[in-house]
Amino acid sequence: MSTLYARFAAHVADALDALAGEGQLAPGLDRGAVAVEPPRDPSHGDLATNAAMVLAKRAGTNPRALAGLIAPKLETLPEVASAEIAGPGFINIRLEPGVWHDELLAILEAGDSYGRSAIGGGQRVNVEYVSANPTGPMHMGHCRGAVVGDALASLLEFAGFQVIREYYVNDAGAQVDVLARSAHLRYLEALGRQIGAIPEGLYPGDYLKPVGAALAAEFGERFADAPESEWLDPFRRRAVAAMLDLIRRDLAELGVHHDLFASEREVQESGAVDRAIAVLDAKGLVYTGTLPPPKGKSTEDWEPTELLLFRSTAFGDDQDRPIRKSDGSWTYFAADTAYHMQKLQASDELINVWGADHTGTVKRTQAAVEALAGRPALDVKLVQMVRLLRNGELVKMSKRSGSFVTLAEVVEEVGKDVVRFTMLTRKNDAQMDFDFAKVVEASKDNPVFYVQYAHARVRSLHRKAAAAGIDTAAPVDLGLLDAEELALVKVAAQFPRVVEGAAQAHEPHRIAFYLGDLAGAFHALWNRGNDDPSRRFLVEDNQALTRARLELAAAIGQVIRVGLRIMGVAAAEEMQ
RNA sequence: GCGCCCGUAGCUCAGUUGGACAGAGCACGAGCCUUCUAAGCUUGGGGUCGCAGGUUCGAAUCCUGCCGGGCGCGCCA
Repeated sequence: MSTLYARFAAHVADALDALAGEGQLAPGLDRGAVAVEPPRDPSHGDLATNAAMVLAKRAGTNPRALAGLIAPKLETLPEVASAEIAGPGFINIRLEPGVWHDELLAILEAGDSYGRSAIGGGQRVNVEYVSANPTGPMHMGHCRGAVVGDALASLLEFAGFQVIREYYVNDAGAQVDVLARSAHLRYLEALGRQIGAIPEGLYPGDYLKPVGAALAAEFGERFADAPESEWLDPFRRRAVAAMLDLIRRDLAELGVHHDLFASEREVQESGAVDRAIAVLDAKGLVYTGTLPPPKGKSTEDWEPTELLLFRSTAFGDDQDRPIRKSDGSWTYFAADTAYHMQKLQASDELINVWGADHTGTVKRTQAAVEALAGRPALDVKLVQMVRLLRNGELVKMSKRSGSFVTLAEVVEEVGKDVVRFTMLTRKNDAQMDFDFAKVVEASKDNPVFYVQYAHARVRSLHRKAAAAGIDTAAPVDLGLLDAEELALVKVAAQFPRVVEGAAQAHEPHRIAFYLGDLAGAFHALWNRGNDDPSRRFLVEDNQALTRARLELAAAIGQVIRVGLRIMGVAAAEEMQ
């Protein structure tokens, strides 16, 4: 299915070919910059092309003169009502109403596939998101990345990419050892021993109690007084597995599901790190050297050390990065490099959705990927902090005391759909406030409500129509729709374009903003019926008009559903 | 000191990846409605797009330099 814009891009190309054939235009001009877009100002028509302005210089003429040649060609098309030259050389195209009637029908016919695109070309994209340390339940700090990553993955699928949704499990670092020790304490507790207060540095949360109980049931007294070296490994494995179950459950509540959970430990134990470093080494990007002392920090306890380094500066990083610690083990970065090489085996492009606290590691990781893949193949989306507010007051969270707000609590309080939509009402790199009161507010300034309300109105309309015995199988005369109603179709027809733009920019929030615009346009039309009953969607004494308007409403509802589906939000059948 | 991100209306933010006079919501001004097409409607004012240069037919958008804010900056993950 080609979009309206793609069709007209082809029409413009045909017109240029024709001119070249007639000798009026130099052949072989680079048309890369030629665009067909909806003008911002609706008074400029339905479509505009910059072809004349972009090509005039190379064609050895001026924009308006060239436009004067192109416009008549476009005007001969049956879909075109007029093609006018405007401003510096734009060609403004007005389309026949029939184009919009057809588009409306196309929406209804395509249904849940409306806006689906093939721009991905089946390219394989790996989207890695969440990847929270498996040391406890999900808290709100993880939420935004989870939603942005998941919506981005859905968006890319819808745009024709093959997507792998992946979670990197950091099960190899010091933190999971702390987890194992915390679990051991709970294990002792489950055996009936006095453990007192949880010592500083261990995880205090109650969620480890069931883990301790399970360990007690499995091992009895066997590891109660054993040295750590005997139980650390088995306890860690079981605790991590239990935490992953917890996390998976939390994510499921949010409607997030990953295809793959990749283990850092397995990456390390499989020898993948050696292989990755060998690849870099073969390219002359690995050497032993000493890093300069850290800038902007006290250098008192700084001692120069010879380390194995990756030449990430060759790819724009600020300094080269250590890949082997002085104790001989791999750094996190080395393992991460191996992990990205692993992802590259199954994917053409990589996207990581990270918290903003990882800002400093973006360049080195991109450098490693570029070195391995031979081209820049990693995009990193950094999601900024979300401040939790309750009626305008900041909700304080302290990791140390374990008093963080969990994802599950928030989902339970306001619902998954509200959480997901709200997380997409801001660009990923902009800071965001999440106010428990505001996100559930039933008012125009709450985009979640506003979009859902529009969809609910469409549904209630069709329920009423059915109750009134409107024959929805009867033929429809869309010619009965007036200019304002067609204007709404035009907004709906933007959707495929929005999908493609959002997919290419890796920006799922654009879907949310678009749906807000579409809902706004629909509500405005709806409100006309408040003071003029003849302009309502259901006009009792005019079945034909009602039929046409019902089709219009159905199309709007359809687009909203598709958009919401990409965001992972269920469309409301009714409010309350 | 260096790097990254950001700076758009009084506030919170969009801005289709360079397009035609810069947009929305809130707040403010003026009308209207008291309603299940309910959880308001219509309409108006308001911006040197941080500043200064540059590239371009054309810049909020790209480049350079400043100003201001945030984050990061040895072998932690």
